Parts: sequence; C-alpha cells; structure tokens
Amino acid sequence: MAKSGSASKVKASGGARSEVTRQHLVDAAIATLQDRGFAGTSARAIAERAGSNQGLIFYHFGSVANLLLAALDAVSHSRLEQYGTSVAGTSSLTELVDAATDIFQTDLDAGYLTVLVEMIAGASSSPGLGPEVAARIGPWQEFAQTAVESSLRDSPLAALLPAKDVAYAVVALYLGLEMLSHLDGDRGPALDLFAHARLLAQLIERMTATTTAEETT
Amino acid sequence: MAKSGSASKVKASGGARSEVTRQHLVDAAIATLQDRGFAGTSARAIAERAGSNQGLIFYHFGSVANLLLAALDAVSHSRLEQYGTSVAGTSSLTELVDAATDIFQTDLDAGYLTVLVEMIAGASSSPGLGPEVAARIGPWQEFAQTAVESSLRDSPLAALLPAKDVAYAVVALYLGLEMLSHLDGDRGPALDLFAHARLLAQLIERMTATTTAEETT
DNA sequence: GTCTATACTTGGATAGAC
DNA sequence: GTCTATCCAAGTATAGAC
Repeated sequence: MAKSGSASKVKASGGARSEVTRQHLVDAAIATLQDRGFAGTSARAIAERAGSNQGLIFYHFGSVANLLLAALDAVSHSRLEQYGTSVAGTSSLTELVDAATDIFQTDLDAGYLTVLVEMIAGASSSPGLGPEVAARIGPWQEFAQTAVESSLRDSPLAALLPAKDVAYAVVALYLGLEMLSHLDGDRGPALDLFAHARLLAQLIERMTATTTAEETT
Repeated sequence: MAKSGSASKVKASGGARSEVTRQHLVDAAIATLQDRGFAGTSARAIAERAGSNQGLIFYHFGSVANLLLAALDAVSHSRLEQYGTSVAGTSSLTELVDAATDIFQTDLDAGYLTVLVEMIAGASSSPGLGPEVAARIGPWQEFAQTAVESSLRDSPLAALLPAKDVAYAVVALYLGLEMLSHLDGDRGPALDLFAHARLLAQLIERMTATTTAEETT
C-alpha cells in the first residue's frame, strides 16, 4: 500500500524524514526521563534535547504520554531482547545469577531501569496511563518467570516457591534496587547483594546435589 | 481565640492557627501524592484538597518541595513508630514475617508506601530533593537492619547474609512490591509472596533447630 | 506530509490586603 | 502574623505556514 516513493513506512506519518524525527524524539524522551524524571519530562524539555520544535511531539505522537509510552516500548524491547540472549547461555542457578548481575549493572549504568521506574511511578499522574504501562511491564514478569522456571526445574525449592511468585519478587526487587541505588547515587549495596545471591545460589545447588544423591541411593 | 493580641510567634512554629493550617496542608499533600502521583501534586491540587489558598503553601513551607518533604516526614515517622511496636512483639523469624505481612498490607491499603515511592521517583525532577529524600529513607533501612539482625542472630544464615545487605534488599523489595501492586491495582501477588515467605521462614527455623541439635549432640 | 508560530491553561511564587 | 489577589514562567495542544 505504499502510495508514492516517500511513503513506504506503516505509520500515519510515513516518510523516512518522519521516522528520523520520531526516533530522535524517542531517544530524547528516554534521556530526559533518565535525568529529569517523569515530572521533569515535559514536551519542551524533550524537544530541546532532541533539537526539535515541541509541537512535533503532538504531531508525531499525539501527546507527551504517547511519546513516553513509545520510549518505554523501545527500552523494554531492547532490554528484553538482550536478556534473552544473556540468559540463553546459562544452565545453572549460579550462571543465572551471574547473568543477572551483568544485566543489572548495565541497566543501572545506562539508566534503562530508571525509565521503567519513572514511568511506573508517573503513571498515577496521568489518567489512563496506568494500564498502558502495566501492559509493557507484563513481559518483564513473563521473562523472569521463564528464567526462574528453567533454573529451578530440578530443584526441590520449586515445590515451595512457585516460579510466578518468585518472578514477581525478582522484578519488584529489581525495580526497588534501581530506586534505592539511584536515590543514593551508589550502586555498591545493590551489587553486594548480587554477590551474596551468588553464594546463596551455590549453596542451593550443593544442597540440591546432595538431596538428589541421597534420593538415588 | 482567633488572635491573642498580635501573634508573637515566629514563622516556622507560628500560632495554633498556623499549626492547624500546616497540618491540613501536610495531610492534603499526602492524599494528593497518593492519588495523583508526584507529577500531579501541584500547589493548587494540594490547596484545593486542603480547602486552602495555594499561596499558603509558600507562606508556611516556602515551596511545594518543602511541603512534600514534610509530608514524607510525617508518613515516615508515623510508620516507623508503628513498625517498632509491631516488631517488638516478635521473637522468631516466622513471627517477624507475620508482622511484616500485616504491616505491608496496611501500608499498601492506606497508601503509605505510595508516598515513599512517589517521592523517591519524583526526587530526580527537582534539584536538591534527592539528598533530602535519601535522608528520610535511611531510617527505614536502619529499622529493617535491626529487625533482620535480631531475627537472624541465632541462625547460621547470618554468616552468609549480612544483615545490612538483607535489609537493603527488604526495603527495595517493599518499594518494588508497592510499585507493581499499585500499577496493577492488585495486591494479590504481593500477598501470595508473603505467604510463601512465611513457609520459607518456617523451613529455615526447622533447619536451624536441626543444625543446633546436631551441634549439641 | 512535515514543521513552526501562536493560543490558551496550569503552575510556582510574591506583593500587598486584612 | 496570616491569607488572598495577582504576576509571569512553563505546560499542552493546535491552527496555520511551508
């Protein structure tokens, strides 16, 4: 349905030029959420960073809220994709914790989690934003659940701790650690925690091995 | 009793009338943070709820940010006091989890944690707000650390998990659970988690008892 | 179709009324 | 000392220019 040469993309505003502008605005929205927070991410603040006129936000996205959701989409997709490849290479609980540590460090340093936290906390400020944000956080919980399931599959803990509940806690912890680390400007305590989680993972694996050995005896 | 002579009090403490107005504004700020979020908590929104003129906020508190900090102070003090009495009555890990469950449920239903989350997330929007908020979250971590220490004192887990790190995680988890529950409008998953934590606490206590018995044999 | 200039609303803060 | 009327900056959104 490409009309003329310039209109090959799917969006209502379909030109290549439009796509570039949209991308600039999304990038600027992410950056602004990261260092000004939700309340500081106004159309003017975003546009200034993008080097665009603020009116473009309403032309391309209809509202600031829609642009912010597009920004959340971009971060969410890009991170979940990365998570998938990182976790695919793990086969034990300890390796999963190692992968999670790397992921968390990157998320923290690059401010990806900040975008999530600001959007979740900011959702209550804007009518109708809540469900939209929730729909974009859902995949994070699904991903966490899958990762937890495959790592606890052979563990006796699986009976005691449903993967869904553990995944919910993992995502909550992730968000909470971002909040505290960001607030203090110190990622040290959070990383210490991952180090301890690794030790705990090793302990659990040893216990599991022992249990299995006893059962097969 | 409207005015006893010409009021002789200074601005900050003021007369009884001033104190009433301040309290109304603090209460309204808390309520507004809870259902409009940080970004929606403007001087006008607060004043409307308090039944006051918005200029009063600047007269009594100097700025909206200062009023919000006073609101955070009020919530923080009142909750930590409650936590203290609740946890004082516990002597085992299981009882601690029970107390935490009650506390969490109240926090969630009454929106106390919402105030914390909104202030933490909103802190990045306002220059200089971060350290002020951090100073008011610190006591929460100290409280959590004390509670964790007294409950893990006799446990072999204490060597593996420093109370400070566990407390950091507990506070982070608390905040994260509030965010997710609030976003979904469903506290069910979070409460399920507490139920599982209780089972885990019982398991740990049984393991600890066994270990102790073996050691004394 | 894409973008800019402009309209109108809301927000923070204060000068001045009581 | 306490509160209100008013000011101006910043916000969203659109009408109209290119």
